Amino acid sequence: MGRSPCCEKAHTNKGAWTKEEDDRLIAYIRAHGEGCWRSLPKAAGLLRCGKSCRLRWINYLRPDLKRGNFTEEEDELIIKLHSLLGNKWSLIAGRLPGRTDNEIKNYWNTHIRRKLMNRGIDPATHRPINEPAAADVTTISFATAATKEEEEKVISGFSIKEEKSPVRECCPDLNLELRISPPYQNQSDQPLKTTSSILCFSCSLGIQNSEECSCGDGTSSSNTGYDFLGLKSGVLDYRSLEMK
DNA sequence: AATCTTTACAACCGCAACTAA
DNA sequence: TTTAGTTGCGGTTGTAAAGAT
Repeated sequence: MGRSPCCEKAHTNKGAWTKEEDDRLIAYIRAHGEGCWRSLPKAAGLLRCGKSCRLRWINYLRPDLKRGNFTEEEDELIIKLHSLLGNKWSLIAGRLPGRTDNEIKNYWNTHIRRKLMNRGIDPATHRPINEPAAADVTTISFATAATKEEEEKVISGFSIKEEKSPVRECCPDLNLELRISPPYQNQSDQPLKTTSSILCFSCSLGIQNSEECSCGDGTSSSNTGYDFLGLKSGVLDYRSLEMK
């Protein structure tokens, strides 16, 4: 058995959207707003499934989309967010106004992955290629979050555990944990800040001039208490990681 | 000019999460 | 508490365009 399909596939168009379909969708959403995607196609006179309409609107037709090439700053922000959040494209997109999760995912797969490889960095782990697994890893664990809401709370409350050796839970082959670790850099010429400075989330992501900078002095390294991304001090505020 | 290969990205699919009855 | 319907997310695919041969 299984669940019924999300739409009547026999009577829906697939593939590229036509200008006329786009116009219909835009007109309908302008008039009625984003609402029930399930019923939207029929109401808008579109032979599309609701999911397809939603995707087309969110990824292509929404008026607030930025479009155009990614800037170098966006590149670096994506890399840093990915090192922190993994493939949580929607969360990453939430930090890049005008960009969609799909766009960022595509951009990651076509540009950034290669860019990191060229730098000798494994895009999956953000560690140097061929480097053995790290002995001490800081883990942000979502494993205890039963629901998405709880996961948000875990992010907000920053539930972190330090592992000297990874703990395998009941499903050893199913690793749902996000791991973060200090970004790769030449340790000899730029040692990590240890306990000598506090950085806000914006600064730790390298966007010191951001309005969200809350550490007072975006470029400061003179404050006290900090390490990568403000983990120890708790200065890093995941609550600013809004969902779309 | 023709063909093949690579790149970029829009769109689809399956599933998990959420919600309301 | 359960269940069915809906939404959102992430992985993957299809294909047009660009570049190489």
